[in-house]
Amino acid sequence: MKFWLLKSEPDVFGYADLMAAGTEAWNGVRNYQARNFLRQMQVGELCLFYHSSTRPAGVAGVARVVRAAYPDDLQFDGSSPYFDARSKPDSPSWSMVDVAAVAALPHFQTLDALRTKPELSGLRLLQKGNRLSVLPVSAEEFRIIVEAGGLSLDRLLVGPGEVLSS
DNA sequence: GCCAACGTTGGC
DNA sequence: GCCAACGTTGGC
Repeated sequence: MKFWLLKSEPDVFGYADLMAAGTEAWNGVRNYQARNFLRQMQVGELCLFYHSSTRPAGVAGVARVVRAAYPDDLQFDGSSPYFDARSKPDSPSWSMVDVAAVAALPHFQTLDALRTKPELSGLRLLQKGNRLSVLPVSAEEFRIIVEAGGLSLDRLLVGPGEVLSS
């Protein structure tokens, strides 16, 4: 079981939008390292949903992977900003996963708050120059963040596929 | 709006 | 393969 962090700009698609949608295709990732992480994701794994390019930036909620990596259809859509003319249908360059809302953090975890915790000093999100939109998070880091946010990791881990309310 | 960090592109 | 130019990300 691995844990992840997904970045999104809330002005474009925030955690509230994921809750409203229920499930969403996580498409448009156009960075090879991030793509490789997407391809490692397995159904049932949990993700922190991080709001970037906003004030304050921080973790807003938890999502679950509900479909493993499959070809991102936008790469073949000439009208999409994510179109990639070099990608071939028989060997797609880019992948997406489907994620579902699990629970909003009762207490939004700001970037500043994350930075003050010594146990999170290894968190990739906090490393200098980090720009990846999909990142791995250790189990312990994940636990610290969701519990600081007011959720129980043990409760999140029971009943995969089930949407919990806080 | 600024700017540091970093990925990608393309000429050579 | 090198590397300068350029575009993007994202915090502030």
